[in-house]
Amino acid sequence: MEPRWLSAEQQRIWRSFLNGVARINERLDTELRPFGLDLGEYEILVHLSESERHLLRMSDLAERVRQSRSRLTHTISRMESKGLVKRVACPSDRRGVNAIMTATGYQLLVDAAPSHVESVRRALVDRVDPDDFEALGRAMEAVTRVTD
Amino acid sequence: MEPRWLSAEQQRIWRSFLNGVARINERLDTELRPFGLDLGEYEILVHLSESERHLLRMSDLAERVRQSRSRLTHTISRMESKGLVKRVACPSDRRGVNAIMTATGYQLLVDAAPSHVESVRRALVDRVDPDDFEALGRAMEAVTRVTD
DNA sequence: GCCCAGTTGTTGAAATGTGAACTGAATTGA
DNA sequence: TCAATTCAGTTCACATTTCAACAACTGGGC
Repeated sequence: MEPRWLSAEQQRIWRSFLNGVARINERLDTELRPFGLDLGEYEILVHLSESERHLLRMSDLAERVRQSRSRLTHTISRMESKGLVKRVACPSDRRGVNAIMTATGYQLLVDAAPSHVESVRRALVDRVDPDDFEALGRAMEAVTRVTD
Repeated sequence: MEPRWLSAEQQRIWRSFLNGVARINERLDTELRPFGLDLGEYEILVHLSESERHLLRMSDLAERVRQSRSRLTHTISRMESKGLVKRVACPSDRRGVNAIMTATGYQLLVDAAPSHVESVRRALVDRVDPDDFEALGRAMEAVTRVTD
């Protein structure tokens, strides 16, 4: 089958996308480093903080932060040894494990959040024309939408 | 200083962005795997193939593919042992090293490219409204633009 | 009850990535 | 000229991620 190559314009945009994403991640990670967090850990804290009783099943959390189960196991172990989360057995399913955010973890999130939001603004939100930012949202929703 | 939180809408878009990027990378990587490549290696091959005599200085290449110099050293070593690239001393600057694509490397790129382009289409280009795709380009250019 | 395919989470080793030294070469400028 | 600085690339030590294997458990179907 004849490949449907990208047009020059499509290719330009695709490369901008790769560059932009890399730029954003780089910034977010360096600006979280002073708090001893990376973006993956930060997102874990966010999702826990938004859950009932600051608690989520491992596999549920894994899906929300888009980490493999194995990766999450390691990440949570590290965060546990830093005192940011704890593991407790899940009462309803004896296979299950709940990750709970500790008070220390919550406080770290509270401390880091303002700086992080500022990073997201400086790296992306405040740089982009509002209409284009809306379009970016629609584009990324289309990407995530299940169709196949 | 009072943090400038994101609006609910901005936050929604920001999270779509994180999800979308993850989704795209995941797909590209799994669809390159049959060729024994990941996106980082693929991009190295692309940039070499677009250069004069299929050759680039290490630090130049590092910048183009957004890898740290250290990381590129490792990546190129791996690719060298797979026979995809070679290292040769740079004649004009004795500190320098050129990475050159081998015939094997070029052939692998030729083989992988149609599948990869198809992945980029299925994951992003063909899913997004053309106007939104244009806007995505402008947004990512704004992100990359040096201003600070 | 018993089977068994599927799920959950962990493990440990191998692969990959990171950031700080470090080596040798080029450049600067007094 | 030559010491000081910067630069290119690698190396080292370590952190993180991936992958395949595994043990424990669940929820049907029979």
